[in-house]
Amino acid sequence: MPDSLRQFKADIFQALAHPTRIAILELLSGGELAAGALIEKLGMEQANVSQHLAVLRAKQIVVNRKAGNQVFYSARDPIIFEVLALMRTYFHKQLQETLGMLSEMDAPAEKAP
Amino acid sequence: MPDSLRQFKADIFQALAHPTRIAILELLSGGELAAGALIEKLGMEQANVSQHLAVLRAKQIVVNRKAGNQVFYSARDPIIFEVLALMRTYFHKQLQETLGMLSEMDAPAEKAP
DNA sequence: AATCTATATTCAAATATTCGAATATATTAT
DNA sequence: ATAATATATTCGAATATTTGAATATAGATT
Repeated sequence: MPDSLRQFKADIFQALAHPTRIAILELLSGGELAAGALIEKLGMEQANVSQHLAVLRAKQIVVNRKAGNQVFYSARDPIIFEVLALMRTYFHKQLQETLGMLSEMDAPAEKAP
Repeated sequence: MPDSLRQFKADIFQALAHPTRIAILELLSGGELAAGALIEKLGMEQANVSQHLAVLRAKQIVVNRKAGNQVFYSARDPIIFEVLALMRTYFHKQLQETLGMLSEMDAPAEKAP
């Protein structure tokens, strides 16, 4: 695989690597939202949200549409939501494994029945 | 969604957000490999690769197995390869769109003259 | 035109990441 | 015990990211 593709992937992952930006994308999974709506739902500083939106825009993960006073954001490609959904599965599997390990620590050894 | 889950996802994405670490995972998609094999195939500094492996280990994306002199690495959960595969799809779609836009720029205007 | 509203950008400080160089550790071989 | 091999860690410099504060812009309203 060409290194440019790896760099591209790394850039996308980097853009996703912040809880606020993940929250933004989750909010957008229901459809487009105005920047103001995002700010309100996130309960964060306007400037801060705007900066995170800029990161997502720079990587073309979201696109925006101006309507008068407002700017509406939406995911450029819904496939990004699939990536997030896969991550949720990943998290749950890992959580289960961890819980399993914990319960094994309680129980007496019972390997190979 | 709880913020802890978002932080977890962000952490995983952060760990994936480097071309070298993506290359490592791609190499591991064929099965486990010794650190030395990774270093050789990547053609990078030993210390550098080791540091990237430490990042992947810290996030439990890879696990390792010591065998005598060597340390063998493998992906903890192959679902991570699905994430990478989805990213490949994402890339291709975006590339196609970009190419489409470029060819439209060549062609004579055909939208609202 | 003055002002209000919604959003974006700039700046600087704090923090985190990346890298190469040097060093440390653990296992095997002599 | 010494040396060789495989891998990991530490350190410091360079670079990038994140944040809040302040400021800028663009469209709407008066």
